[in-house]
This record gives sequence, C-alpha cells and structure tokens, in this order.
Amino acid sequence: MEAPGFRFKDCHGAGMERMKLAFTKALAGALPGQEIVLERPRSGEMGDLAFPCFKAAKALGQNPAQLAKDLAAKLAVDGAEVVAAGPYLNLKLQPAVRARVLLEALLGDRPYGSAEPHGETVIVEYSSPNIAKLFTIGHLRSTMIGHAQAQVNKYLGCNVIRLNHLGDWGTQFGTLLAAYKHWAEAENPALEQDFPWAEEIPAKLRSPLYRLFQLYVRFHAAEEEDPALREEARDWFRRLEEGDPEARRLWSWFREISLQTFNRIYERLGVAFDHLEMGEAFYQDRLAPTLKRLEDAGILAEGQNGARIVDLEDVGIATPCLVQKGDGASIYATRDIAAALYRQEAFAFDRCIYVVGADQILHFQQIFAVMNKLDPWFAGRMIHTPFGMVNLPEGKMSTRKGNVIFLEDVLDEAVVRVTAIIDEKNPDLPGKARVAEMLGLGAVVFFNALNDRVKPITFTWDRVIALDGDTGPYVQYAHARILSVLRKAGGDWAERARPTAEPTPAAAVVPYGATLIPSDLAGLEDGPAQALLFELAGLPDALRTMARENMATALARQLLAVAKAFSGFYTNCPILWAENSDAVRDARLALCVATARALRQGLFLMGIQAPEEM
RNA sequence: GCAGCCGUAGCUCAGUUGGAUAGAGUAUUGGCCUCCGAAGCCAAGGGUCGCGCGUUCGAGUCGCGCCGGCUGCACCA
Repeated sequence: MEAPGFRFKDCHGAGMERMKLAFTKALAGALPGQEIVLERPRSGEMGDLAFPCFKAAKALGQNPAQLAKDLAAKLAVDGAEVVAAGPYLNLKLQPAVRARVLLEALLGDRPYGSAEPHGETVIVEYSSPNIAKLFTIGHLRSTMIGHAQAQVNKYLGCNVIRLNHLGDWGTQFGTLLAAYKHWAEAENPALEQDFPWAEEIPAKLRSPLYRLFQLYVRFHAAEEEDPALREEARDWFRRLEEGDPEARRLWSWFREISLQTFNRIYERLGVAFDHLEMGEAFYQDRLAPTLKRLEDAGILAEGQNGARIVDLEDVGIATPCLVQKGDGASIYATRDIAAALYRQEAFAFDRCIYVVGADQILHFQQIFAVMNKLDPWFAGRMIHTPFGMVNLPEGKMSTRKGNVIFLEDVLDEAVVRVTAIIDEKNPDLPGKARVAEMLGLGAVVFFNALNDRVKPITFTWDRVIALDGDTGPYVQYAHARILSVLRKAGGDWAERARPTAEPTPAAAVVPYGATLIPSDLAGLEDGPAQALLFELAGLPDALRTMARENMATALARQLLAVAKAFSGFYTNCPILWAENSDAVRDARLALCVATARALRQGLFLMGIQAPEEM
C-alpha cells in the first residue's frame, strides 16, 4: 500500500543488494514463471535471505520442504551457501563475505541505507501548537514523530518541506482576546512577569505565556457560569477576522509571546522547520477564494443556521464538512482546505503528511474527501498520520481544566534522574550537564517512538523516563562503550567514529569520512560478530518500514537489536587484545566503528544525540 | 445509535504484502566485575494471541458475528 511515487531504490547496502540479486536470479532460473519474494530470516543463524517455498511448491504440485531440499541441491551462489530449512530455502553468506559486504556498505561513501535524491517532494506538517497554550507531554508526540518522518524521508532521498501549522487563528483566539479584555487589561496590561503570582505557581513557569495560559483557563471556567461569554469570544474572533486594529494588535503580540517559548523548546529538542510563518493565520486572505472555489465546483451547500457545508454522504461520510460558520467566520476546516490548495500550488507535493492526533481522524477524512472532490490530483497524496493521546492514570489531560503534564517538566525530570545516575557511576564525567541533557531527552524521545504511534499512552513518570532495558540510553550506552574502546585503541580509531561536522537539525545525514576496510576480516567470523553484522544488515529495511508506516518503531527496535548484538560481541570477543593478532584487532575495531556510526545515525534520525561518554 | 481504532506473558509492548518452535523489556528467582564501561551480560519460570465461526496447504495477521476498552459524530482545534 505505497503512496504514489513512493520509491526508495537501493535502500540496502550496495553489497547485500548484489547478493540478493544473485539469489533471486538463481531462483528465477530454477523456477521459471514463479514470483520470487525474499524475506529476512528471524535470526542470522538461519541465513541472510530466505525464500519461502510454499507458493512455488503449490504451483508445481510439490511438497514445500521437498522443493526446498531439491533447490538447495541444485542452486549455487558465489560466496554463499544455499541451505534448505524445512519449507524455506535460505541463503547463508560465508562469514568472511558477510563481513566484507556489510562493512563496505556501512563504511562506504554513501550513508548506510540512504538513497540518492529522486525528486519526490514530501511535506510533513507537525507539532502545530496553539498560541497561548503551553507545550504538554502530548505535544512531544506530534513534534518528534513528525521530525523523525521528515528526517527519514530526507535520508531516503525525498525533497522534504517541514511545516508547522501553528494554531494562531480561530475562535480560541477570540476567547483569549475576550479574556484579556475582561481581566488582564485592567490588572496587568503588559502581562508582566513580575505580576503577583500565586504561591503555587513555580518560578520557572512565571512567564507572559503562562499568563496567557491562565487567562485561557480562567475564561473557560467563567464560561461555565456565564454562557454569554462564549458569544463574546466568537465576536472577538469575528472582529479579528474582519481586521479590527485592536484585535490585530493583540493577536500579533500574543503570537510573539508564544513563539518565543516554542522556539526555545524546538531548539532544545533539535527540531527545526522550513516555514514557521505558515500557520493558520497565514491563510486568512485565502479563505474567501477557497470558499469561492468550493462554490464554483458546485459542492458548497447551505447548512443549519446559515452555515455553509460540503456534503460528504456520497463518499460514505455521514457528517458534512462545515466550512463557514453561521456568523460568517471561518473554521479550521476552511483553513486546512486553503492550506492544501496553497501547498499544491507552492510545492506541487507528492505526499503531504499530517502528524496530528487520532482524535482528528474524522476531520482529516472530511478534508481529504473535500480535496478529492475539488481536484482528483489530491487523491492518494494526502496522508494523515494519527497518534494516540497521552492520558493520565486518572483520565484525560485537559488544558482547559489545568490538569496537564508540561513537556519541559518531563524533560527536566528526566535530566535530573540521569544526573543522579551519573553522579553515582561517573561523577567526574566531563560535560556532565550536556551529557545528562542528551540522555534524559534521549529516554523520553525514544520512548515516544518505541511503540505503535496510534495507541494511546498512559503517562507515568517511571514509564516515560525509563532508563533501563529497551530505552534510548541503552542504545546510547552501546555507542559510548564503543567510543571508549576506540579511544583506547589509539591511532585514529576514535576519529573514524566521529562525524566530520556537527549534524544540523535540518540535515538528515550525520557526516562521516570514508574509512579503509581491513583486508583481513577473519576476526569477524565468530558467532557474536556475525550476529552483530546480521542486525546491522537489518537497518536499511527498518528505515524503509519507518518511511512506509510513518513511524519510527521499526528503527527504534532495530537500533535496540544492534545495541544488544553489540553487547554480545563486546562480551564474547576481545577487541583490543584480540588473540594477540593485529589483523583480528583491526577487523573488530572496524566493526566497532561501523556500529557506532550506524547507531549514531539512527538515533539522529529520531532526533536523539549520542554522547561519546556517559 | 453510527463510524473508526485497540484487546498478545503479572505489567508495558513488538510481531516485516498470511509462513520457520509467538518475541522483547519490566517484574520475580539464580548466576557474572584481579581483564576493552555492571546504565551491562547469561539463565529460569511465565501464553487458550478477548470469544466463536469462516477463508486457506497454513491465521496473532484476512472476513463475518459477539464481548470488552478508547476515540469521533457541523458553527473549538
């Protein structure tokens, strides 16, 4: 089920691709007319590539196990063994060949598993916080899922455009204006930071943005008592949309206050956007033309109370898409439609990925249906990547009610916990604060990516900031251990595992220089080394799955598998004093370099940094 | 009520177009630091893959029906 134009050629390392081709050719020769589909075996001990014989056996009227046996006797591939294992025919590279093929791919000129640019344009819309609200743990989901998707698509050769559909327009803005007029203007017109804060508000939260947030919460509480306030809010938004100078002035100011905080968080997370100005407000002067376009297409209809809608019953969606409110003001659907039209014109995208919560599935079904009615060009190009909400054990988080977990609190707590461990295990660590930051954020960000994004998460501190087991720090630990060995190896070994330049948020590639591969790889023929090579071989597939499924789960799990396999290698195969043999030592060090690079690159795609020491 | 998503080990979860003996982590129990980092490694126990029927050579995976949970169902986003 790949989207149009979804083509990641040669995602494998070059050498492995060659072996795959040779195996496929041999099979095709022996089984004319049969489709040859290869799989990756469960474990490296079974082999590198597997051909399930079920289908071919059925077509030939044979027993699959017998067919596998017959084929094994008949086929030969250079550098590999063809073995039957029950109903499977496996290609098992000779250990030395396996090592060479993979090291060439891992240490070659092209980033491992990447693809050459191929001209496909992908828009990723993510993060998209609302003005005047604080970043909660929930915002981390859209932000980091989207960031990782942008990264992997870029790594796989797409032209990526990162958009932040800032929630800087809409009725909730009316509530903010109304609330400000009601209370703040008299009490604290400048939203000063030195406003007399309530005792229970922690000092670090005392900011102009937090004042806005308080106004928002206060308004919704007051609204319960006095429904007239709701009308007032709508009216303010209508005035804003009509260009009322006072409304515009406050809008601009509130937006600025919010962006200052948002940018601080993005910088901390290492996230960057190509267009931060293209929020909802950006499309305000395109709303009227958008409605006109809907009208010209003959799909605009009258709804209740003078509202205007697009009926979608003919495409199986019972709820019509509301595009203009009864009072004439716009609504978010209008702005999403206008945005899609604008993006078509400005970027001619092949795919537009919306990283937005699962509670908006219907909304995007509606938008996509409207776009398809407007122009069939949109069919298949619009992709909603929903993710499950973050809930508290006692129920849903609610910004309005004020029972939320703030993202910065989670990140800070993670760093505190990591710092405590460093103080215990490695108190003299240079750059302690910087490393703690990488590890703390690594734990939280990795956890966010580990599981199927569509499933809701019940927030508990211990789960979200777990530091043992299948976690970011586990992968980071493997990386740090490798660098430690490489430093001890002397020469330029450690240098080979260091990027030639600091990777930037907008670049998907961690730049590494080309490095020589030892001519003698006999030191990598042991089981644990081979097992590590097998897991490294799984990374290109994981990247491809990550791009296809729009989530980093596959990559996160493959990185864990690589880190775990490295532990096995490290425990069982001496590296620095390997059998008193320079050749064995060099081969194992080369594998260490390859592993460190792969881990660091993989983590970077997820938005996680890997320290040299921890 | 209608629609969508989710039910896999005590807990949290993976499971690659349907395919090899259903796997990790955590927790529990027991081992491993005179040697490259113990944030680690090894081992053990732990399963009716919610229930039933069907399709198939083959179902955790596909279809239908139940049961349970979550989400959504026009003037918030």
